[in-house]
Amino acid sequence: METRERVVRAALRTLADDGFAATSARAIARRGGFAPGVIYYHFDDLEHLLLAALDWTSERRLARYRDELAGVTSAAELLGRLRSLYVEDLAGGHVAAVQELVAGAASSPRLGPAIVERLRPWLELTEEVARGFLAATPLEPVVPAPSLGLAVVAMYLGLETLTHLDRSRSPAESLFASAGPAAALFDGLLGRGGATA
Amino acid sequence: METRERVVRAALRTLADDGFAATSARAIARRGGFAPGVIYYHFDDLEHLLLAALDWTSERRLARYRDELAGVTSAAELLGRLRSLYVEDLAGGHVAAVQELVAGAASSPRLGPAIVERLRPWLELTEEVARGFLAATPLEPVVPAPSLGLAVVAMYLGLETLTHLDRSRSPAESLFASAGPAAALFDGLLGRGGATA
Amino acid sequence: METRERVVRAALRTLADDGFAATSARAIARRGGFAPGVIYYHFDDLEHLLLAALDWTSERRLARYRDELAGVTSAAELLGRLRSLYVEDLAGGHVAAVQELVAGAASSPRLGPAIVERLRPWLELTEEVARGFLAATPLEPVVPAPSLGLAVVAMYLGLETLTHLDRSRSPAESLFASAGPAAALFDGLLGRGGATA
Amino acid sequence: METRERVVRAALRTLADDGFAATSARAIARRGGFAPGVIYYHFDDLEHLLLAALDWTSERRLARYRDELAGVTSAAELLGRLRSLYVEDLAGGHVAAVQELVAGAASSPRLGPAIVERLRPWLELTEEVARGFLAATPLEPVVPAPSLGLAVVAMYLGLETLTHLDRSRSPAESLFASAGPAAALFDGLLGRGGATA
DNA sequence: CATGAATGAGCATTCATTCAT
DNA sequence: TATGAATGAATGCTCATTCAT
Repeated sequence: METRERVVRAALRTLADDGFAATSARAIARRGGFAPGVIYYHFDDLEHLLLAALDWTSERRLARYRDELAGVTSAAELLGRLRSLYVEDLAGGHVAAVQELVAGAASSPRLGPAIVERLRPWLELTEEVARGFLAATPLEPVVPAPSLGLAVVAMYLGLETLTHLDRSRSPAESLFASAGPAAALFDGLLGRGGATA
Repeated sequence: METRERVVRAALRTLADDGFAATSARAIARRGGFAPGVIYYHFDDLEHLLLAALDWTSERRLARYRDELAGVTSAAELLGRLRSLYVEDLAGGHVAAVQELVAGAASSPRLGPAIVERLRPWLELTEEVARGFLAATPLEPVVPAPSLGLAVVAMYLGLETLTHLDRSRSPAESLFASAGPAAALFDGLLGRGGATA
Repeated sequence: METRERVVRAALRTLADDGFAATSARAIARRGGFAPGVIYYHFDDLEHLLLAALDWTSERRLARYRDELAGVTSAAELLGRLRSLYVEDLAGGHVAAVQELVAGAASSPRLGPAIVERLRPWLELTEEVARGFLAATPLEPVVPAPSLGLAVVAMYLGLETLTHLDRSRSPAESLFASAGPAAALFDGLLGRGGATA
Repeated sequence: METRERVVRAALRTLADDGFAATSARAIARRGGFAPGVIYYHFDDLEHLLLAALDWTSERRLARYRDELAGVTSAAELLGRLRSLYVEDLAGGHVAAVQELVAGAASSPRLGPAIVERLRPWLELTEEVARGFLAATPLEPVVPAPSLGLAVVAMYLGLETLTHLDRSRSPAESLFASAGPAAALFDGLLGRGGATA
């Protein structure tokens, strides 16, 4: 029962495992163990299913990110928490699915704007965290939080694109690793202590 | 004459205008005004054509970037030059084609690694510029140039992805606009003057 | 209904009427009055369809041959029965389809061995009949039944090849006609009577 | 120079090595190291080239067979000579090319009859040898030489078809091997001695 | 004589989607 | 609700052949 959710999860798994190009109605149905027609009973379209799938995983991850990032003040701690959230993302296949969808949708005139809209809450979260970080800082008047948020989200997307282009590398990991000293410097200059999670 | 180049240009134009998913052999041929078979006379494969197209535009743009960025010392000047290079990119459709290709190739096991390889010179250029900028700076020991280069390239790719998702916005423009003051601050702190281009 | 069988029969008819080279998915679909996609709904591949078609007709004909040839003792009777079986084959188009398939598959590395395997029961039947005929005969120690079986099957295939090369002639008919006296001589020498069917 | 012959030999080599289905104009040109257009300069058609190739190899082999088989009287000797001719055929790739052509042509309405015509000299040779063998034999009135010739040629073609279906086996070899005792018996009954070649 | 670029029709196959059951 | 058979258009690609050079 709750077939609709089974369909959504099958779509996500197909995106993550086989890639956007291979996420056909039949492929999703095969993976989920249901008939292709089921998709069209619950969704108007393959596109609508994909957007529903994006909503489904995005909401869950967003809530988790909000929880984990609330009240973080030091850069070092922020870095640590982001790192473990990223590990969760990888393990759950969430990033993979989202990246495939975002990349694949760049070609689709209808899908694109709908996805951008669904990215907005992430931009807002990032902006909010950025604002908290810049507050009471000499950088505050000079770095607008919305721009910093946008830059960070863009970097994250780009990093995922690079990861998927060549699955043997993991550029994100190396970035996390080398960002440690910079975060410590930042905290030191501003007198913000903070234990890494 | 020089049909091979006509094919390459038709492929780039199709990528830029119609997106990766719509860049079929027939679509390229239609746009270029030649028979689909021509593609297979000059290239083994559609993949080989796409890679050749990427090479073609990438080499030209890379040379232009190297020229323009050589000897730039101040952040403000760098920002200005990048901004006008980006305007050129947009006008020529180069970014559009490259972004579609990079995003679309994420699903293709053969195309992905080949594209990553072609991205390497860009990473090297970015890293080199980053190294020049960090030199003789308190950030030098704390921010590894390769990581900064990677972060910048990833951000650029991600920004393009967002741009292509919703063609009506132009997030990159707003980033350029708001980065001005930060660049001026950077230059001021380090005593680097530099006229904006 | 029973679309799968409709597809198989359309494939056999196309093989028999148009030849192996013209037996494309589209040609089969056209002849059967269904969309080409139907083939791929019921079969993985064109090759799988062709093998299924070979199985289908081969099983039916083999059963018929076994029935008709059981208990035949005299050469004259054997000859008569083979002759009427052959007339059935011709009328049903079975030989035509099989011959086209066998000849055409000689070029296909995957199809070839699969077809050889499906020829094996025919070799066994022929060998068995040959063994029955040689038994209690001066030829028995000197003519190995497997070799005789192979020679007969090969001759049959070759005769069909010749037939299909030039559809206006029918070499098999003339062979049947002229084999009568030899069969009678064989029976006479061995004291085997037998009414021709 | 003598380009025409180079084309013919390239066609034969392509037939023998790659099979009928893969013997395209481009494949022949590639193998022969000339431009595809050359074929159409020297021949009207691909079909005409293939027939010319068949003529070329067939004439040479036929002359060789006539030479070798002239004056042979004993079955044992005939068997021995055929066997070594067959080894030559295999080594030169002649059988392979001919078999591919014969099998492939079964599908072509124009090629078929033309090939049958080119098979006629072989039928005549076989018939002639058969006649010599039956002469002054109790079988003479009962086995018509043309039919025997046809049966032998058909068997040879069929054997080659089987060989090409599954290249790992060699049914012809085993037939030659087991035919020895029968030939000896035949010679013994008729008082024909004959040293095996 | 020979080239090699170009054509357009044809190939096997996969797709999103519909619909009678 | 769900099924699974069927459709028809689109895909990448190969072919025999032509023809200007």
